[in-house]
Amino acid sequence: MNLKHSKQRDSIMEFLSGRKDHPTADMVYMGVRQSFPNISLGTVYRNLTLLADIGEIARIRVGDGVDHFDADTSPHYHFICKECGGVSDLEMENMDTLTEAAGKNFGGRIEGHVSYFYGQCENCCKQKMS
Amino acid sequence: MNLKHSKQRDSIMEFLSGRKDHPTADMVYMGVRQSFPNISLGTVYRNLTLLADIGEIARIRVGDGVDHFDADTSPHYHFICKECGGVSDLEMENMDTLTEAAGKNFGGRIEGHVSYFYGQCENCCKQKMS
DNA sequence: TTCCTTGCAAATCGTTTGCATAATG
DNA sequence: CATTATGCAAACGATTTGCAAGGAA
Repeated sequence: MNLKHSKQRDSIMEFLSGRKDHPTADMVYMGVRQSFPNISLGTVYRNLTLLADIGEIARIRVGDGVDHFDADTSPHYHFICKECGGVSDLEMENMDTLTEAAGKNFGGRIEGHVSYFYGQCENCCKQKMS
Repeated sequence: MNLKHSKQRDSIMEFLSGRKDHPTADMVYMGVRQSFPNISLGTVYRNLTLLADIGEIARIRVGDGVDHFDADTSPHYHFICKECGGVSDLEMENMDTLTEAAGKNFGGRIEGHVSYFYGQCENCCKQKMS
């Protein structure tokens, strides 16, 4: 896999690094287009996939049917708000014990797990009370 | 939401109840067509969605881009084999402590979590060794 | 007779891909 | 120069939907 430099990829990476809200491909497209009006959706998808494949970014699936992306590749958990659909990080210890527990009564080999949490985010909680 | 009886829905429910492999909509379609040659894919989708909405069945997402369905709605975890794509049940205690742990440093309200495990199933493990 | 449900086909949504051209090393 | 990357548009797979006709209460 031979990589070649590209301004488009750089600006995608830069955009993603400046964000904590786990944007979708389309949001990345919209954002990068500000500074790169001619970039195409295809290029955004191709680069997001490439960057995720080489581990530069993480692809996040939280059950809403759209892939989200995260420049923070350190292991951590995510939360999705059922009201507004926003995705955020969750501060909690790693649950690798889960993987062990799952392997107890299982014949095959368990490599890992995917977990995410859902509910109402702080903002949506407040709005409901008022 | 006023329900009316339908043979198609019955046979979908019946098909799903006789299965432990968490079929996709298309697999349900193929299966039900044996006894119901004229059923349409749209009807299958409509009924699976309806049944999932009223809690008769569960919709399962394990990151492979396709929805799986399960007639067993009791809370339990799932495993997806990265080799063959098969989805199976996992026998392990409920990890509701997870939800609590996640709520510790979080401003909003956490209602629950979705978790699934991945790796190699028993069959694929054996094949690799031979 | 009311209104839910169906079959069919077209539409939608997110994502991928083929191709000719442009940019990189 | 050899290749990788791009823009564009067409293709894709899974799922949803509009509509006229059929079936249940």
